Amino acid sequence: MTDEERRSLPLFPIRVVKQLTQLTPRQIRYYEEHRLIYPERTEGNQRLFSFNDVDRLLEVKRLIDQGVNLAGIKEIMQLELESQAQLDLQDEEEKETKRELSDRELRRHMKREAMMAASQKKTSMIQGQLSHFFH
DNA sequence: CTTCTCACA
DNA sequence: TGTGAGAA
Repeated sequence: MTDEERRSLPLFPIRVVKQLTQLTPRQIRYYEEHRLIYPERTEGNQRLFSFNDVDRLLEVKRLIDQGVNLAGIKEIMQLELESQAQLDLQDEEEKETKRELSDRELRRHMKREAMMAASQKKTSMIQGQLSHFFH
């Protein structure tokens, strides 16, 4: 299981999130209504929040305290999503670069092996020529 | 306990 | 932006 999957698991009822964030249940539902969080539901239609949801709520709370309105918070979170996507892309490029480096190292290794083999042949050829002289 | 909706500031 | 009340 990846970290992202772990952070997205629906785990907490609203009463726990309330304690974790110091937000009123009313506010928490209000933020969901305005699509700042996306909690899952139980079979009884009760909200289940993930670590991600709690983190987002804490971020929302922080931004509200700083006087940012909900529209502004959405924009900020959207920007964070995009910059995170950019970081993921850079990660992939880095991995690809490493794969290319590995390939070069492999070729260098193969070249060394080829040269070793060639020098072995030279040696045995010289030995053959020398053995000819010693006849 | 939680859900939703309507009203209200 | 958020609350209170009331019903389920």
